[in-house]
Amino acid sequence: MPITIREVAAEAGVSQATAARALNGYGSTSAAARERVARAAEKLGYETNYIAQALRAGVTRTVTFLPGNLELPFFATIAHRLSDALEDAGYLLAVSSSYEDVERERRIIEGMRARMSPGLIVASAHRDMHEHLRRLNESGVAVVAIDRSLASDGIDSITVDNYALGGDAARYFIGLGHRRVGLVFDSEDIASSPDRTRGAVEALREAGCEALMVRAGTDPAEAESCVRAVLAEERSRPTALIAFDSLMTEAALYAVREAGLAVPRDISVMGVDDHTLYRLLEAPLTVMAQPVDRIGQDAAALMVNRLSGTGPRGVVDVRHRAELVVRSSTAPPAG
Amino acid sequence: MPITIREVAAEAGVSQATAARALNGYGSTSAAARERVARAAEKLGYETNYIAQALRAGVTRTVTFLPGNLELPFFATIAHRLSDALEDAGYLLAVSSSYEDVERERRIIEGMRARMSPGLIVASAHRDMHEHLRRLNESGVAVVAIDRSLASDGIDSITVDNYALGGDAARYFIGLGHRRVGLVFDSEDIASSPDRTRGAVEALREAGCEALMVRAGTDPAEAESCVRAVLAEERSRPTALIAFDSLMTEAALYAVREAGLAVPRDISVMGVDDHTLYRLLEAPLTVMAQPVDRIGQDAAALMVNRLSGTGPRGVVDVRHRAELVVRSSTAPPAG
DNA sequence: CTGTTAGCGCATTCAG
DNA sequence: CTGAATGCGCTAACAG
Repeated sequence: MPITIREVAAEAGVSQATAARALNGYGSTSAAARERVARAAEKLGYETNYIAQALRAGVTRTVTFLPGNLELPFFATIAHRLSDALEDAGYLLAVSSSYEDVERERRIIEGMRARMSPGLIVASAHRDMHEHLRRLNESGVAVVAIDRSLASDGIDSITVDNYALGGDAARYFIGLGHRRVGLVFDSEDIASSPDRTRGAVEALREAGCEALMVRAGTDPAEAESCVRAVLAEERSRPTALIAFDSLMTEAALYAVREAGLAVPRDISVMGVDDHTLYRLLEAPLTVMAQPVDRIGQDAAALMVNRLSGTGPRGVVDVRHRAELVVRSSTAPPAG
Repeated sequence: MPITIREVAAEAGVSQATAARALNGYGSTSAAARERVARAAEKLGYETNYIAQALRAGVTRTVTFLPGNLELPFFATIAHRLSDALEDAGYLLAVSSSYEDVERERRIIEGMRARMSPGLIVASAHRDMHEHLRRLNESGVAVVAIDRSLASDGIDSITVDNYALGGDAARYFIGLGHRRVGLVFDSEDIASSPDRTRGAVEALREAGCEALMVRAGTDPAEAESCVRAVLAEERSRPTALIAFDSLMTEAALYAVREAGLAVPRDISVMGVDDHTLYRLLEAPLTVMAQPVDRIGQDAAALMVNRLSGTGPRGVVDVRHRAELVVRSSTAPPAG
């Protein structure tokens, strides 16, 4: 049984209220009282009961993180950064994956209210179903979006400029001389995909190049076969592939290998999101690297600011730029 | 402002106690009352306040997960499985990394008490400093160890037989004809390392082979240079390397490449823990694969059992077997 | 079957 | 400067 503030008060020979004041440093207490309370607390090993505090305050010190899938390196890294930074500020991180399912997302958010979590950091699951997030935000819960900006819904966002990312990736291939580029993405419904592909498509179109849309879904095996299908016919085969997240990257790489194609001789491949293993691949992978650590830290800092009321006035909408990291998986087209 | 049970009671025209009974299905209530309460709750959008419930009950429905480092794929995957399975049972997962630092581990555990978390799933940071875990467990918090068994401390454990893992790995190389094998591990102080290396060392010794201990630390760059040092002199160079976790695996791979060695021609490399990208490496990597999903699921299931009091009597100590997955990074030695 | 009542541990208001 | 008293939302013991 944990020690309560009452026991501390008794031990110190003061009232419970005085003990509380002394312990939390508000109101006014005599130095002597503070001293005795501190000593008593120390002696008994008193610890604040956050639950009782939360019930009284109406909020806990737990921030919720709702990624698409915690297993993806991008989200795992973000979670890691968040957990760290939030802990330093006295918050705990609770994590739950949405699996890109809006219903699940809604349920989890409902749960937040019951758990009195005052803040949510979310990679919104769906392209445009975020009424629930907007409402949550307006109801006073601090919401910070990552991966995809929800600034237009009045929600603070720390993201990468996904449109620019797509454009930069495409332009790199255009500069290399590619005329037909395959764009591998999971689904138009998911968060960042539409912006990325749109950026690429427009850049390609502008340069008079062809964009092959490869909607590959979120299942790895299925994704691989989708890409394989595009690679099947030699005549219409793209000379370059852009995979818009780490799952798609692996799918593309596997499909290319299965098709017996050499990278970058037969086909160039670019991924999004870097990984320490990419440099060790048969063809070290060229990627558009998102500043993952940065995003995590920024999101955490912003959240802490919002929760402590020290944040900026308006809606924050930081858009970092993804960085092109050229390695050996990309080259001018063969023909 | 959320709806309270009192408002529901008022709306339904019953007392608050009756509303509670109807809502939670305990005690006895008339069908009519239940019906009206349910309707009222529905109408007002009532949701249980878990915090109030927790204060009353003395525990929350939040399980704490304390991995060495959430960023590592092994732990990220476990976290993912845990989060999933626990949610289904009505629990939330709170995550915090120990960074293999016992002090940090202790602090986080202290925090649990204040947060009334009734369960801890932990990859214990230190080889033998786990008095705090034992005490926590004895004080009534359900503790489940992963990665390294703490069964001898009376703590339920779901792990892999790390001793066997090391032995199996070594024996595979012995069978291939290797006589000098480098064992790359982070630190003797950390959780699973000693068991794994011990298993390998004993197997090697038994076969009259030489074990080169490479204590590489937890910093990637430093780890790489430690391995490089061992590779420097050709005469004493091992013909095979076993890297005992994913960080060590990358360090070994990088070091080998930097040293200008070809895998497996000049040196064989085996990793521990599988990864989807390993099949795409220049030399697809042979590994000892831990059943990660299985560990996560088992740990979650056991935790739920313990928390609901339906668990087995004694201390659970499940030791899964790691599986050897042979790919192309291992071969008989050249000479 | 149901209402009344008393806390869970804490922060805070109101007297003193 | 300090103590007594109140209530956050909920559960459970106790009457009725």
